[in-house]
Amino acid sequence: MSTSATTPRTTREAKVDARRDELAESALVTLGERGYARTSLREIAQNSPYSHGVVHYYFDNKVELITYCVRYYKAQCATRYDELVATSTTADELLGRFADKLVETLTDEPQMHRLWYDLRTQAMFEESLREAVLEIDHSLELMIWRVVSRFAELAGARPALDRGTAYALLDGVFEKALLEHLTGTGAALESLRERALTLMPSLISS
Amino acid sequence: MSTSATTPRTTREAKVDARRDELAESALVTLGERGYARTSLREIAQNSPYSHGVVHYYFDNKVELITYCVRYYKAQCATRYDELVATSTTADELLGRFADKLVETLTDEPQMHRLWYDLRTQAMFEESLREAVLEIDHSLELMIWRVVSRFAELAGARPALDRGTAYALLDGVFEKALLEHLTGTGAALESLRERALTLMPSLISS
DNA sequence: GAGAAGTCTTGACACTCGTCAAGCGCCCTC
DNA sequence: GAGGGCGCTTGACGAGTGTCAAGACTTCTC
Repeated sequence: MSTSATTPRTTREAKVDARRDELAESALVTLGERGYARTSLREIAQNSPYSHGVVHYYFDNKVELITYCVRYYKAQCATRYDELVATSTTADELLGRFADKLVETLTDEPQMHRLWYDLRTQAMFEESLREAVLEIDHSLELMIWRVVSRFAELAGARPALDRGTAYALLDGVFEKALLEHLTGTGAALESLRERALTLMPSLISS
Repeated sequence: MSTSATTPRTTREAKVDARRDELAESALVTLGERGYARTSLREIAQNSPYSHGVVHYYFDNKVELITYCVRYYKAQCATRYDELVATSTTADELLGRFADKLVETLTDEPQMHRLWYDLRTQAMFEESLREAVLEIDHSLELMIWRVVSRFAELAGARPALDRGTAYALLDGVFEKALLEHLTGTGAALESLRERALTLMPSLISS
């Protein structure tokens, strides 16, 4: 009874969620290429197996789609450094692997990162984006804080700064590296690595 | 001869430049309110004493107008801290006045700052914006560096980081404060002040 | 004061956008 | 195997965009 009633409903809902995720992935590709403002729903659909009308079948409007994308994107990246935090056994190892990972994600996913900075900036203008953006920004801050506090722990020290400041500093360094990387400065990758290596120790004390 | 030939030409050119500046100022107001993507030429004209066609009389296209605005904006802000650098006589005075000035500009001109972050992010997508944006970003880096190196000098120390890193760190702190300020967190101003006060000393050593 | 140059307005163009209604075809169900 | 709902496509709509040509108004020149 309950199975025959709930199972088809849940599978249908699961199918809908799968389509939404599929569209979100197509949307993220397009958004990463063109940016938030220049991306149209038709362009998103063109990068998907479907036509432009399908977007309004799965999402009420554009903002809802973008919001869904932001949250979908968060699931991919807000745990990026967790494995490294969990398995590093010395402060030096954590530091080196963190710096390497920073460079790796800058190399592999520059479009996703510029999209993130784009969305965060648009949230300063468009209130409809704020809730989702602030939510993911907060989760990124927590992610960075897990790295910093574990680094301090392994070094037998304690963080010298609060959580927000630590995030602001590392985010500033990463954003600058991204800008340099995308606008041609060849040394952006190595520069990011070195800056991370010198900055992290100054975030902890005694 | 030469005067009767050059004087009217130069005054005409000066008049044209004045109009371009006038339009740039109207454009900056609109851009600060709506952001780069959502600002149309008609909207810019509506915030000016002229009609929408006049834009194409003084600028070839939209990108040229925006580029002109960016450079015009730079002249206003890239020397923001210079007076303070020139007249402070102790490291503590410089530090305090710098932190106050950061808070002041965040309070008085949040729209100009979010516009700047918007344009810099758009430059990651649109190549036509890059030259002007990178130029002003570089001048901002030099401005920050003047503060940091003078601060080190007054403290009888030397900067502990390179120019680019120092800019990245302070920029990250300021951008976070701007986001918090615009999205409602009430403590953004005091938080920025405190972070600046604690960060600056860690940028210099021995 | 007539003519020319410069300045600005108006109206239109081709285009793109988000949105939505109408309808087609598929698959599941009885 | 007929009926019906679900998934998707197609085509259209009104609004808004950058751009530009044509002309009116102003200002300067001889």
